[in-house]
Amino acid sequence: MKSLVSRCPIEEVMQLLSGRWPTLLIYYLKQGTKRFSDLRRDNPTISHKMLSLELRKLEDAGIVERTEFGGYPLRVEYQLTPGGHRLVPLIDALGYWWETTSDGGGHSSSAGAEPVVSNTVLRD
Amino acid sequence: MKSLVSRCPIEEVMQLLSGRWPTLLIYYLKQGTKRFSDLRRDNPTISHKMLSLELRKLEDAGIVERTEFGGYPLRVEYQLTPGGHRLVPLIDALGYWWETTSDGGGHSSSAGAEPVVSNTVLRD
DNA sequence: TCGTGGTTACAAAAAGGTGCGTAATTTACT
DNA sequence: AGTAAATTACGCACCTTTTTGTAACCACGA
Repeated sequence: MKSLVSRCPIEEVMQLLSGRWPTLLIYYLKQGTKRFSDLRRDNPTISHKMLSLELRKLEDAGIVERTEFGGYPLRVEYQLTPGGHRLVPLIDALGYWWETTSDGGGHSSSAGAEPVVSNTVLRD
Repeated sequence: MKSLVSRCPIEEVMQLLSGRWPTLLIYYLKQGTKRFSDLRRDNPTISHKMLSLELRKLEDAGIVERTEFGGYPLRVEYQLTPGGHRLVPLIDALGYWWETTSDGGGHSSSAGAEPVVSNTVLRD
């Protein structure tokens, strides 16, 4: 076990949602029920392993529900839980925030307060 | 430029907010202007390297404004930009979502989603 | 043999920590 | 007086830890 104490909930959520995949998977999952291979098609750059890893993480967190149908070839379906659905608008809001705040290209906005030095040295 | 064009804004935000520190720093910064050493005190486990790295990332993203005062010992102050302030309630909402959906912290009220294992051991 | 969902072992890459150096000025000690 | 140390916010180099990718394997029925 790595860490045991839950400091603030924000840390917890971010630990869950951090990385490229969690929000992306939620994004695709909000479209409805998806199978493993569907999600791979939706997002071709995720590796097999990552997908099953992330899916399990979301499942453990109660965001995604996994339904396994018997038989072969094995069939498994994933869908958002009610809790997962409640999360969607929050994630969307973040996306909207991004669009409206730092839009497109550079944002310089020299605020011009009292301090002496210039604000930012630009980098790559 | 390092990354390709912006796919969906959600990916962008998450790339920015992913990790332990960004949201934490925003959390502390919403209390007002902070200096480098203040933030280190607020969060003793962050290394000075990480702090300056994350701070610069947030600055580049337009969330944090860095104000450098001349003189020695050098003094630098950090504060949220208006955009950064707009981000705060969204992050709070995520925290609230976590509290109300999954009880990780040791609250009561089993949500009744799955057979509970032992409540002491939780896997990452 | 293929196709599905998943796991494991190993390798690569990314993230993160430690410690040293730097600046200009004040304070501390000799 | 003169030297040494501390201060603040970093950058850089080096090293460890964590995460992610690759590839192969398993199950089994068509």
